[in-house]
Amino acid sequence: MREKRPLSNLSRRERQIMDVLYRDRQATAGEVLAALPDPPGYSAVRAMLRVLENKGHVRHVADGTRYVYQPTLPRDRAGRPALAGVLETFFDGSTEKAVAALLDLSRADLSDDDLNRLSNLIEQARLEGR
Amino acid sequence: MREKRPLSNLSRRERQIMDVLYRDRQATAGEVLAALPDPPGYSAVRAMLRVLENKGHVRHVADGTRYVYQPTLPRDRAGRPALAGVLETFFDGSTEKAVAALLDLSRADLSDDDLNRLSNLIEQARLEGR
DNA sequence: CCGCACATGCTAAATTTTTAGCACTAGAAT
DNA sequence: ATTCTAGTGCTAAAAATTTAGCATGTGCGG
Repeated sequence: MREKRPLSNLSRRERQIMDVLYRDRQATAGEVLAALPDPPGYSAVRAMLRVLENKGHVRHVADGTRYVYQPTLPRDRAGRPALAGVLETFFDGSTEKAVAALLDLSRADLSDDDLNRLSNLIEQARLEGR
Repeated sequence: MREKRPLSNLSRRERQIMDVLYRDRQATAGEVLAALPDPPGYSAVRAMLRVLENKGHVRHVADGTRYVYQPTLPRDRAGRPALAGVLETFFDGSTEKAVAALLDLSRADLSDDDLNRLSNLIEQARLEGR
């Protein structure tokens, strides 16, 4: 049962931190700390970031005197597999079930325009598919 | 940063095992083992299952002499939050972006009928939304 | 110039996760 | 009845994670 996707090999904290970095695109140690559930100490976060950097999941750029961290694997290339995983695990790989759940999640927030755009996406797929 | 979703508090192996259980609905220790990436020993899996059971994430029913494990939190109630998490983390909470990615993932496998069903889902949402 | 305030680097310890091994039980087959 | 197979329970050790603490460096205001 091979698992190339490296994200699934992360420990709990590592994953939480990566989630923050993907959500916010980038963050300093302090920002990560602030976004973390049951936040540990500040040094702990920095240590984790260093670990993640060694493993190659994260890189930092200096911003003045401090470090801003960001994921090495770009967001799009990480998001797809993540979505695919959920699809597999919870929705039998069925796009329809997943879309239904998505619509249900955000039904309240969807304007008519939003729905139109969604329809267009499907039309698009129809065209490209033939 | 509260995190009620208990799934995100799992360790690496625990998460992998829960994924298997959700994907296959239920499984014995041996089946879990077979489905696991870099499989550990058999006892290890049984031990993890016991841990998960103590934490309340899993329950077992006896099938003859052996145990069949299944998640306590039913699939639907686990799938939604998982999807919501990916949505938040990788797609800015944008349903549209997520649907686009989904379509892209499975474009090849989608028949015209499938696409029609998807359109219907959106129509449905339109109706219920007003 | 001195001392905060706020960063980082590093190391070692605490805790949690993960694993293997041994002891035991039930059922089937010879 | 005995042995073999296929399960389980439990415990303790190994490995990995997660954390805190101390040393250090830089910029800035007084």
